[in-house]
Amino acid sequence: MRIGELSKRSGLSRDTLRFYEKQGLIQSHAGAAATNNYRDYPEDTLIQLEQIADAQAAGMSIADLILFLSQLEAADCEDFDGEAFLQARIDEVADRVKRSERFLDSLRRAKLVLATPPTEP
Amino acid sequence: MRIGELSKRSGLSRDTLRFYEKQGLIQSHAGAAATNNYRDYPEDTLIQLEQIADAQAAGMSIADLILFLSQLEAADCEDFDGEAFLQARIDEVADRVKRSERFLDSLRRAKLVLATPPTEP
DNA sequence: CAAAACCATGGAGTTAAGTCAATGGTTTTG
DNA sequence: CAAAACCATTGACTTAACTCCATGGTTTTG
Repeated sequence: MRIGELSKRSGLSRDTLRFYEKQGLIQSHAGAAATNNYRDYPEDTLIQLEQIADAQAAGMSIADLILFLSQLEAADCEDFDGEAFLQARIDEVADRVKRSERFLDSLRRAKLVLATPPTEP
Repeated sequence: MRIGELSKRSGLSRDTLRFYEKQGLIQSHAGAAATNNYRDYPEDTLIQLEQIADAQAAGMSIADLILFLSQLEAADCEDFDGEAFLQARIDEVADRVKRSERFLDSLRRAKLVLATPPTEP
């Protein structure tokens, strides 16, 4: 599909999609028409974009995401301890989840307080 | 306590602490000595900083945090629907937690794949 | 077929959350 | 008491992740 459709279906702007592609997070190939230089994005780019959104929500930077992706396909890299890298991210994200849940609790408590009518003395 | 101690005990840089104070996230008062203009931070600033860290981990911006804090103490604001605001943040954070956990799973799967020796054909 | 809608590229601009450096004053310490 | 360590203030700088703009070409549509 072309970038406009991808943008509409993913909810991300064209600029963001181009930015992601420049960073290497998604890929496209030249379209069928020889008259233009429009790019074509495969259907499953949408799934990848969802995964990227998950990773971002988990606090990963794009740079880390790229490292992570490279781990997924090339498990035979000499000069890089993939397991250690992954374990570090796992610890980070687990901590973030714990903190987020703590914060979620305080949000819920705050809402309760707000919803409770003030006590008459 | 003075800023140096707060920095050491919180793990945040002085600059970050001053930045937070300028934003209104933490407060200090003038110290006892009349000879200088050193500021004094109450003991429970450390707790507040932990809560701030939780909120940041949950993806809240400092601007939102300030709004949230204002909700906690002033529940009688006319021109602002605090409950709606809180509910929106709750939804946001809950979604982020869900995404983070999904991502955490894929990290763990990736690590498993990496740890598993390649199959002999 | 012309206007509207779409596409690519390049580069500048924006925002949030810090971080750094310079200056000058104050305390602590060996 | 002098050097080292600490403090405040100001303003410039950095980084990540977009976002906007200008230009110029291509498709779609009424």
